[in-house]
Amino acid sequence: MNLHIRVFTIGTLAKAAGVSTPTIRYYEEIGLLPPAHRTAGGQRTYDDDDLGRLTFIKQCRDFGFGIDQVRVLLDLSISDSRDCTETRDIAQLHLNEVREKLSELRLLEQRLEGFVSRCNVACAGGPGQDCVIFKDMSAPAKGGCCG
Amino acid sequence: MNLHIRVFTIGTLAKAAGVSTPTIRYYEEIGLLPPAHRTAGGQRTYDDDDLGRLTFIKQCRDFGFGIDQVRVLLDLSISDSRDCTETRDIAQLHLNEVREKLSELRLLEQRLEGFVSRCNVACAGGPGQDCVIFKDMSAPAKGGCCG
DNA sequence: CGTACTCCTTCAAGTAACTTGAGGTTCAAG
DNA sequence: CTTGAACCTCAAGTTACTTGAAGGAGTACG
Repeated sequence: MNLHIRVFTIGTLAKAAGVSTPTIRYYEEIGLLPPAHRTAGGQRTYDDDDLGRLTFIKQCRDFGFGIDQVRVLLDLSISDSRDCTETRDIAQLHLNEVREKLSELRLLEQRLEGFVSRCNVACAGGPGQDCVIFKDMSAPAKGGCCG
Repeated sequence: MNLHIRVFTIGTLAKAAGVSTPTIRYYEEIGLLPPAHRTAGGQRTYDDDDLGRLTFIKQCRDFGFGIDQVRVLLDLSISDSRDCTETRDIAQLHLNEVREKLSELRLLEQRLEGFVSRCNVACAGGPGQDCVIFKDMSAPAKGGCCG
């Protein structure tokens, strides 16, 4: 089998994981990644383990988990003593947040849609200050939306 | 008729418009609100015009418009020489962004939903490192999602 | 061995839209 | 005149990075 060890510079690691090089340095700085090994000249080097960890972080971020949640997920993903319900609970919590955001955005979409089409029908091309959008915007949403 | 002039302190204005007092000072600092009149002692005072302008800003922000968009909308809302299609275009642009965000979030919701229910079925209570969520998370989304 | 070129280094500041905190002043009531 | 709430300014914190300046390291070519 092919057990050759890959060594990455920060740039190649960045490409492999799909993040930017400053982001990698930033993750090191805040402790998401361990301090990198260095060449004699002081440049960072990485191996496949680092790539694995970084890829995991990237996935979590893409799923919308915050940095602090990623920290916990990283711990959980290498722990054999902690319970997997913790992981599920974090995912559930995040799912709830996503759903709240979704319903806010759905309401927003409807209202903006209404603004645009009413403007097209009622006042497009007219004087700026008379636009129906300004009147529409003064009417508060039923059910509340937005932060 | 009742033409009594209302005068607000920053705190009462904040309550009336539904924003915080530091936010009002911040809006003044960045030029969204004109420099407030002051008492002899240096405290800010406001009138109904200020309340109107601040309320308008607040509405725009609630609709998710960015500060720079609010600047333009403020201009448009008091302009008689500019065309109302500008307003509609800003709303349309924002609507497009909302829709993009919506489709990202819908995909995210589905995937997170899947994570949680699969964990409940397959591994809830098991060792942290074996959670199916970690395996699921490694599978990239079809169609792409997230930033 | 020089030199050209890319990639790397650190450190500081910028981004959005505010919030929080420290330390001190003004106002209204009693 | 004193108390206490509300106000003032200025600086720093928040999130998750990005951008920029000034200079060093690594590699390929002649």
